[in-house]
Amino acid sequence: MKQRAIADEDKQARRDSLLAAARSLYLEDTRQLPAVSRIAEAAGLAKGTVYLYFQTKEEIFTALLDQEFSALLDRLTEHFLTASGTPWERVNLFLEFYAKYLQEHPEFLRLAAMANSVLEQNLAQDHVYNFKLQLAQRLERTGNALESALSVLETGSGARLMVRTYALTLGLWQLLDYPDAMREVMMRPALRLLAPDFATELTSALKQFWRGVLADQ
Amino acid sequence: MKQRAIADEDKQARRDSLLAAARSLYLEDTRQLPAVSRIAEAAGLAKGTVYLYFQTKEEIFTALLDQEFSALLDRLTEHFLTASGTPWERVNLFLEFYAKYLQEHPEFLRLAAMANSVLEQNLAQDHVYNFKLQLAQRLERTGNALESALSVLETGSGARLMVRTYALTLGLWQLLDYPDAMREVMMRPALRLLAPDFATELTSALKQFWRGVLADQ
Amino acid sequence: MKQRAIADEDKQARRDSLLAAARSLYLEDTRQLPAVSRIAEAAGLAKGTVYLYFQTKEEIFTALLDQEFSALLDRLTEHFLTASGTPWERVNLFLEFYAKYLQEHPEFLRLAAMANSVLEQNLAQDHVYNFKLQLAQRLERTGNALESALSVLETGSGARLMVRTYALTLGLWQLLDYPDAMREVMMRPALRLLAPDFATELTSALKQFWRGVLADQ
Amino acid sequence: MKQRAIADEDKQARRDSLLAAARSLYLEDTRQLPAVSRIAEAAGLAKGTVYLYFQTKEEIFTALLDQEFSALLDRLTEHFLTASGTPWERVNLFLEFYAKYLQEHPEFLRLAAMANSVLEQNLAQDHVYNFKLQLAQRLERTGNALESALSVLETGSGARLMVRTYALTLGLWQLLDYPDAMREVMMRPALRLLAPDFATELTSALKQFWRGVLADQ
DNA sequence: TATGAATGAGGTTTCATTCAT
DNA sequence: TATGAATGAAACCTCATTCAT
Repeated sequence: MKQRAIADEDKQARRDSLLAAARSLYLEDTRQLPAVSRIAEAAGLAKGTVYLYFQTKEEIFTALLDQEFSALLDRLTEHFLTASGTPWERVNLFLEFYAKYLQEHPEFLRLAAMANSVLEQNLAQDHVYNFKLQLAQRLERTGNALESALSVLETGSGARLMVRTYALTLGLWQLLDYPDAMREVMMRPALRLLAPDFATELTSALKQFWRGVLADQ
Repeated sequence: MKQRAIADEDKQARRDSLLAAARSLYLEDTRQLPAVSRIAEAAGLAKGTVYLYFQTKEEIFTALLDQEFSALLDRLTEHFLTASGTPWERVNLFLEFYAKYLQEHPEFLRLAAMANSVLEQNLAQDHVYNFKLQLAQRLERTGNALESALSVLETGSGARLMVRTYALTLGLWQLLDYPDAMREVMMRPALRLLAPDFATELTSALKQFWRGVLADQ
Repeated sequence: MKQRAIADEDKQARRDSLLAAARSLYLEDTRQLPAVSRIAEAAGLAKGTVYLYFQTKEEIFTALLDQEFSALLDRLTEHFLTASGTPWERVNLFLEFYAKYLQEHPEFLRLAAMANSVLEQNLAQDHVYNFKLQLAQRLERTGNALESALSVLETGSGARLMVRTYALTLGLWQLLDYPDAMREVMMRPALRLLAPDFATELTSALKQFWRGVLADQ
Repeated sequence: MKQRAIADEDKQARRDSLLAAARSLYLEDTRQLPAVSRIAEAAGLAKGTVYLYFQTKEEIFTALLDQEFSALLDRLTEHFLTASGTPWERVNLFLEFYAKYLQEHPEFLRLAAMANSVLEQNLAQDHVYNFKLQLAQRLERTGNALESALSVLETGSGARLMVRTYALTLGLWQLLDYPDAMREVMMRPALRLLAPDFATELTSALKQFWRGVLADQ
């Protein structure tokens, strides 16, 4: 039996180790959430113990997604704060940075794609609320940085642009993603439309969108 | 309905009645796919019979989604073919029509949001392929109609614009959707960003995107 | 649709073609009875049609086993009627002939091993009775031939000796038989006892038994 | 019985209680294996729990048969170790003891008759191997005791004699067994050959066989 | 707090048998 | 007679969650 985590910091550490185990297992196969028993095992704990730290399995992955969102939006905020050049140059730099980040963190969009359909499904309202609140606040913050970076934006519109940018990203991902095993079959000409390189297509689509944004102002 | 579906048309009718039962049950609670046994029961058939028509539960809902896509894209194609006015007027009419359609078919986006994360998971590669192929072909067709409607588009770009339009729609929906039970809590100011009226926000975002598209040409 | 079998001889022919199909499929994998649908398919008929000729699946294979018994016992009877030499020589010749026959008809004992545990289980009493009756009559006949061949036997004991000989055969088969896939593992020394060559062990065991029989007289 | 079987001995007890439930249900109707759900119910457990202790239904009954074999062969070993008299007297005592035991445990041979045809069919090779290994080892042990009891046997021949004795038993049982419902019909003279009292016929046949064995030495 | 046995729902699968056509 | 769609029972299986220890 594992040593009991009694102090708050011990509990937090145990929670973190469960999240780390979950992330690690999820990365092995991002097509499905790993079983709780495997997460427990990977963390060196018993299955029941997981439920002392998370109320449901989905809560684990929502917490994970929350971490990922936090990391991404922090990076973007930071990026915006150091941007320079004309608005369009800044947009281009941002989109490059963004696409590169997503490419380096393939787990993010896969997990995010489950947020609405899988994760929020078996989650207490409370947790859905908290998750959305965190996300909204982070988007606001990043939106503000975006506004500073692109002085042409109307006050208050930055966060909404972040929402739309992310929405387009998420939707494109879901349309264009396919399992590795289908790589070959996706090469057929008839599927050209749904099989372009994600990063390329994303950048192209977002540029088109941002052209509209800047035209708005 | 015949007791035994022997003619091909009877079989198709039976298949459709299973899809109708599945749709009806799904609408009762769009947060999860209904059990196969309930679908069978709702269609007045034995569980085993369902598996004569569909290999897995996911196949049922993929077929349903396929129907929904078909209906939507047929309507859009039709709409494009009768459009008139300046390009921007035509875009506005299209977006209004589109947003209205989605509002009247709330099951569509909920189901579509599962396509990547839930439905394709337990589906033979074959079926995923066929589903994607159908979708691609329909998008091509609608894209062509779009090109005719908006003479300013480059040849071949219509389908890609459809993909991006749909992607933005799907992503926005996932970010803005929440269970009915959370309506009250979503009204809090801190969540304003993630709780606007979907149709309004969708129209606004798509207009912004299409502004970019037209600016491109 | 197949031509209807109306004349009795047509019906018998159809029944025989089903038996032939069943035998052929059974030989492909003697570890389990083939599905009725496969038998029907192999005979070029529909599944339901099989049930016009046999009441249950087991009835098919009982009929098959009946054929096999008939063939075996006819051969043995014939063999006994032409035997010569001392009683012990005749026994040895018989056992050699018998073991060789079984080796050349591996389906027989596999099917026979199912008679009690599988076939009779789902069979109308009527059919079990008829099957047993046929078997008993054939054993009597062969037993009589055996008595003629071995003049030393008491009148009436031939059939019982046939029963016992067959019982020892059947039991040995079940103890020593194993799936092909286990061949390698059965070679381990610890399993030597249950993995000798069946024909060799059968001959040895039956000689021992028949030594007792002749000692009795 | 504890509510949760945590200690190894509790687990063994639970496993045994499942086996007891299986045996009890099997005795109600030895023509077929009871459903797993009924076994679970009879043991006061959920169906899923059964699968914590056994991987398949067949494994349950193989384990049961293993127990039965163990009990029988232990009793025989014990019997041999206390035998006295001339070899032939010892054989007679053994056969009486053996026939009586089988008569008192009617489930044994019914279950044993399924070993080859039903039980091993849906069993992992591993389990078949283990079952055979156990059986072989027990037969060796009993065979050794038999050699001690009958000093006239060649060293190493005891286990093989046990195999043959058991084979004759199993085969005879399958030929002579019939469902209770057929008792009346089996009385008809034409079936005399296949309807003698099993215990009597077994003893007679085995005596004949053992006469041959002793003649061999 | 920690454990892991127990639960139980439900998806998947197979197939002998029935029965409307 | 012939068909094959429909049935329904059960095995098989997985796994999130609960709860006695």
